[in-house]
Amino acid sequence: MKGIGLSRVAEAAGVSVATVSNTINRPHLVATATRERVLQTMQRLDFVPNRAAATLRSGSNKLLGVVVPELVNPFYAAITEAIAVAAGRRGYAVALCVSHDDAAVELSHFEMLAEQRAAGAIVVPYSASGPRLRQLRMVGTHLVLVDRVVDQHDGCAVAVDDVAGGALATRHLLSAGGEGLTLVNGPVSIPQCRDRRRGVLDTAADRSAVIEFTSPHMTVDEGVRIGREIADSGAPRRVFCTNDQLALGVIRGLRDRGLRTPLDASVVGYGDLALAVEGDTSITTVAQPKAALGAEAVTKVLSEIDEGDAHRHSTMIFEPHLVVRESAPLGS
Amino acid sequence: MKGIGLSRVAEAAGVSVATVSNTINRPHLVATATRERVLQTMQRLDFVPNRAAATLRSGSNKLLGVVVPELVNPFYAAITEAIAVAAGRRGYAVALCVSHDDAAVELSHFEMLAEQRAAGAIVVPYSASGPRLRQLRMVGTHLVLVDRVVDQHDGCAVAVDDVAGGALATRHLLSAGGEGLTLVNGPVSIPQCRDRRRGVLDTAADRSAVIEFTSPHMTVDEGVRIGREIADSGAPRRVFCTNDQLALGVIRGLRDRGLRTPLDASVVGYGDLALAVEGDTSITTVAQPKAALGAEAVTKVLSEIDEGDAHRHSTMIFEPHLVVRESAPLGS
DNA sequence: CTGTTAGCGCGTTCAG
DNA sequence: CTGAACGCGCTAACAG
Repeated sequence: MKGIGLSRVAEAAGVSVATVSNTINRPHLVATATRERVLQTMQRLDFVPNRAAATLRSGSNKLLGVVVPELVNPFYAAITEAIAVAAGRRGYAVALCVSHDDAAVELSHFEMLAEQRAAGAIVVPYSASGPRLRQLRMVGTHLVLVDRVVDQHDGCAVAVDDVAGGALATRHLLSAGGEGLTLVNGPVSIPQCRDRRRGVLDTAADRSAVIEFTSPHMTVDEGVRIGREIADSGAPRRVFCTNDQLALGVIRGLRDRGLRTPLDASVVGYGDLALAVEGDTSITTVAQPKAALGAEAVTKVLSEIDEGDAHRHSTMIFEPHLVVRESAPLGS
Repeated sequence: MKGIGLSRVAEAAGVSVATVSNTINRPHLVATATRERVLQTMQRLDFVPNRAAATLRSGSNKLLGVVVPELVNPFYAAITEAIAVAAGRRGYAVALCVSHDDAAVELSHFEMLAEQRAAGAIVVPYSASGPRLRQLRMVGTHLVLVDRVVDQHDGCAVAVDDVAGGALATRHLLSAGGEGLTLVNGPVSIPQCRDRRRGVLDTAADRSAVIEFTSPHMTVDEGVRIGREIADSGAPRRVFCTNDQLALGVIRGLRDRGLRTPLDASVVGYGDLALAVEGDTSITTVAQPKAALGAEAVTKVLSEIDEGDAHRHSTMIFEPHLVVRESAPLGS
């Protein structure tokens, strides 16, 4: 559709294609005067380098894959945005893949990334995808896992310390004295839920004083249901929910039964989701450094790409922190 | 890094490269027996087609660019997710670009997409980007605009009818009789704000009974501030906010002054953001078909790509609908 | 510092 | 229906 590209420019500028290629990729190898002239010629001819050709020739694509379960979950949206920004800044394109935690879809995404010869991929893996990850590696794609750990993986990873997060919430809720605590959790088959629970149990002085509710979906609706149950059952009014959606729901459920937060109950959430937290009664929550997670993931893939074989894999664990707001003020 | 690809497979299967290429791209041109054999050989050799080569050769990349202002805004996250899913299903990769409404960043994204020879791009354009869009077109990238209209654009677009949305909210708030209405809006320099406002003014029987508040940022915090002002100033207690964040804030601000929603006031938001809407008092809001928007955008680019010159541009306007919840029940 | 040259892996003519 | 050959636009040696 466009001219012949490089050679066209070379001709018009009175230099060779190599010189044009160099002014693009290794400017320091070109005399300033020549470089200037070539640059102007490129402008004048509306020259647009063809990345596909470069990729084919060089064997590596300036492309990073990002595989997330969903984007409507603000947690993943924030991480993805951070990745996109960091990658863009470093000259990499980002191929977005939404897996919906569906193994088949995830697989097709991996195939796609392999065909594109993506230089790297940052993935929030679906439970069962361990073996699949190797296929990607085989075409030279470097991998960084986010937030979920896969047993068979021996590469780089970034995550947050969920045990510490659970402990943080627990200490806060128990800081006013007393022992009772209600834990509203998702299925323990989810590592995050398991870890946050462990943080709670390890921190509570008396484990038997921890009443647990488990919900399969971790949605607001489930939270409402459980909130009512808490009120009806007389479970402790200090409640820790393993995500903000549940916390939001619990506060409503409690209110449905006439219990006001934070007057009659204290509720701590997890995630620091902007909108969840800014509701009618703002919620105290365990915040995760989402942007840092994404940025670090990019740093890790790129360094793995650049360093080549001299690379040592590493896992970076971020510490969460507590954000105290209305739903569970200090010493409540 | 891998073998020679196509030719390797051809050799191993005892056919020519053309036959292998055909079994991939035009299966019907290959004898069933041959095809079967080739397919198996590809499996056996772990053959991964090289998209870069195909792109270079064919001149077009099975890649769609998506340029959005941000992902932490659930509205864009939802649209982006829908686009990613629809594109993936049709065999296209999605290049994610987050512009933060920064002209320079946006431009660099366009350049990147041009270099990749993206077949199409779906963009939520930054105000000033009209002229820039042409550069992309020049390398054959088809464009569809989402949600924001750009004057100089003569291509496909998808959007929602914001005037209708404003009217919807207004009619609901006034359905119980009475004339007064408070409008909490963002800057009218934003087309959406302008349109929603128009919907209000065109619908209210008496324009002078519409009290307006304007905030530059449309955030929860701004909503809180304005909510207090409304209470203090004695403005009408039927409030329409042009997004859910503002509505959330207004409800809090009102409450800070002792006004309870929906007992003492009615509040309608805009956007139907999941988390915003599920707070302590769920909010009545104008919902936009976000997923449909994204899906339709993909349909439009792809048909533009496929139909080639025989394509007629079109704009699809979706109708929003009202979701009635607690903050403004029927006849309040 | 600049020019020459040889493919990267694949799609697509054309003959057979 | 299949096979042989050419070149897409560019990078990476190597010479000069």
